[in-house]
Amino acid sequence: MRIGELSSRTGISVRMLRYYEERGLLAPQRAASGYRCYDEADVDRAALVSSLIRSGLTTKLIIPLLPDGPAPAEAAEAAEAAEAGDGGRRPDPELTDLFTAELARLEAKIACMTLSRDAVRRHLARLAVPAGGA
Amino acid sequence: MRIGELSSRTGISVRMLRYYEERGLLAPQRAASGYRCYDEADVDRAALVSSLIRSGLTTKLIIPLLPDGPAPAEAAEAAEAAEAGDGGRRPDPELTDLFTAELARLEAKIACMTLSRDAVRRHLARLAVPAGGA
DNA sequence: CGTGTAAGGAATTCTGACACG
DNA sequence: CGTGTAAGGAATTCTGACACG
Repeated sequence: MRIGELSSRTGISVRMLRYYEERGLLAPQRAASGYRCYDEADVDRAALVSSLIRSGLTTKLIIPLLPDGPAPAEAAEAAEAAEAGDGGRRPDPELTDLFTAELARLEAKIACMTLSRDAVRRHLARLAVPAGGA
Repeated sequence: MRIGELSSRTGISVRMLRYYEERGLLAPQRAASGYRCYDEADVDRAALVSSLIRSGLTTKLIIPLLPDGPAPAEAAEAAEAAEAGDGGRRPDPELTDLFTAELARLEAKIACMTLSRDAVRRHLARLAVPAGGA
């Protein structure tokens, strides 16, 4: 499918879909016309990326998070860079720290919002059944 | 306690504590000197307000959410306004809608961040135990 | 950094019409 | 009838840039 369809199916703006590609998060085929061609797997992948971005993750952190690894173009670059140093997959302690910090940030935020959600829920329940209160 | 102590105990800036008061979310006593005097209950109340604000709720929405109702000063104003109309507690359908929308927003955001948190957790686990992967 | 927008051009698709065998 | 084609407009997409918080 082309970018417009992916956009309406995912609710992600065309602008952002292009941005994801620029950052190596998505790598659609190209038609002879130059138009991007996305497949079904890209629908899920784009939705996941969007969710991660809305959660506050940066694209740099998202790349290694994606299930099938970085998008082809980026994978090639990464492989090149890796060959320059060693050939294997070393965890990169700096990145690990970033993920650890991110996890803590997400957990704190979720806790905060869960508390708020419960407060709003309780209030709505109170409004609906004004039995016990003053 | 005075504002500095409350601030360090809650991690909320002095600026924000004064703001909460300005918006009717907190109503500390005043010493003869004019200094604000908070009691123990204000520690929890301030923390709750802070959590709600960090979750994106507006102060207008937070006021009716607080367990003991609006802070004294605001309560007086509200009572006045209520007397002008009727004497009872009517739910105010508009506000109810706002809360319903807020609940939906919070639930969506929590779902989004929970998904992201899980992705980060999985990734960290993968980094720690690179047994099964490629 | 993530996102919107205005700009100008290129490729695509649409419809209704005409032509052909 | 099924099919190709030229015509004109509308919708879509492309890239690179600027703006914003």
